[in-house]
Amino acid sequence: MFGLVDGNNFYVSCERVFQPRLDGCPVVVLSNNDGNVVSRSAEAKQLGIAMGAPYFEVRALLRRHQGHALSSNYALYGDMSRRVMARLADQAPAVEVYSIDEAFLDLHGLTTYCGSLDERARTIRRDVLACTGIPTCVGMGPTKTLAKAANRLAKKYPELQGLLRLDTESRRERALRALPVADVWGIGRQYAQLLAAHSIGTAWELAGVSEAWARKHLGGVVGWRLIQELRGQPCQGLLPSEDGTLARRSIRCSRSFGQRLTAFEDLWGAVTTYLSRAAEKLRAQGDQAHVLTVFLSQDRYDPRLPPPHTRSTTLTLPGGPTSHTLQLLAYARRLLERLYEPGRVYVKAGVVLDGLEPPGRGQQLSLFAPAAPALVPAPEAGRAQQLMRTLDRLNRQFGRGAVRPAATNIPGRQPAPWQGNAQYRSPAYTTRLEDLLLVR
DNA sequence: TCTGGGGTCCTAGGACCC
DNA sequence: TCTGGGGTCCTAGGACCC
Repeated sequence: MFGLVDGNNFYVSCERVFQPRLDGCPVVVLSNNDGNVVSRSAEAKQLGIAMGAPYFEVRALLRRHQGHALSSNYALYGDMSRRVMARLADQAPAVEVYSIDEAFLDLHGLTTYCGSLDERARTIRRDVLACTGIPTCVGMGPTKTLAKAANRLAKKYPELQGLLRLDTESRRERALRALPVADVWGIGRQYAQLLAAHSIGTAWELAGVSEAWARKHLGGVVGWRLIQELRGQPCQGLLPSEDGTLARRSIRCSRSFGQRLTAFEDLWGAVTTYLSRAAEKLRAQGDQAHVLTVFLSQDRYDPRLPPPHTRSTTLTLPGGPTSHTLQLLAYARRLLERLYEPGRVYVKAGVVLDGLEPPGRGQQLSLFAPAAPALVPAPEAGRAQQLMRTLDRLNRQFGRGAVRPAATNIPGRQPAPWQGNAQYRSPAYTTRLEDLLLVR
């Protein structure tokens, strides 16, 4: 049996822990650059504010109802998430951290020692709320997909008191009949539209399609698995997370700019900033990357620009895997030169690190080793590695970006031209001493 | 005027191999 | 006029998730 625990309106709930004045009124949290709504309080949902709505479209409505909009504060949400996950790790034999606000639990055998599963789930909710201030819902089922479905319904119907267990045939049928197909885990906009055209409106009807049909229309083996899981046949196990963190298979850092950019050196400053951050994350998880991608995006809302709006270019690093910022930057510069076209107007850039593996494992030595491009001397060895360790330590101690590549600093341009907006940012209450909440 | 960021998995086409 | 079959790897892009 799987459990799925999910924080209610997670970002808004995090903000409310430290700002009780936000209780009871419509509150939204905005994406980077204060662009879109990414978290809504129940009151904001009631006003009809949609997930992902552009802020400029809902600003007036929110103001009319004495609502609040906040910039996203990932330092706060990340730390609150860590606290929630630590509570869950105490309550179940195995936990898979699935996202910043969600975790799958292994509930196998818990009934024997701890009363009924429902009692157990109630205890978990009470404990998380008491220790972190975050309200949650719990869904339970024999597959991950059914646990997700149960969680969705527990959120939707208050009379369930934040809790639903789908462990019998009749409960499964009742639940799936009540669940719109668009709310099924794995069904997005495109598939929901296609299913509607075939008169499939509920999860129950979706569970009834043939395996061949699912394979044909819902992404091959992915669709087949989805149907199996809805019927109660598990196709995915629990992937336990070590120490509450997730080892990533890829690391990405990208941002929309605060203004449109056309100059190469401005774009290079942005790419340098993002790649420095990505490499820092890479080293923090103890890996090296073998594949590097750089991408540039133009305005996808401009009707004069035909798609694709994003162009990317990828390189398998000829010198082998590395986690060295300066070496990665040397490659990234080449990729950006390949991508950049003078005269184009760019709104966003980003980098992706793939092919992650721990250092020293199965590395292929170049046949032409001495002639390999020596972009940075002795990449992972000795002094270079020490340099990165020292860089990371200084930035931990003195704040992100205290020591950084010179390309991220464009003389006479403060703030940097790619810097986004975050007008309504709350303090980092739990991770910056200066931001500690004062109670008088 | 203003439209996010960071992940996963899968597929398709081309280059190249035997 | 006719022009193999079966692989892998690389790159780019598209679906989905929160």
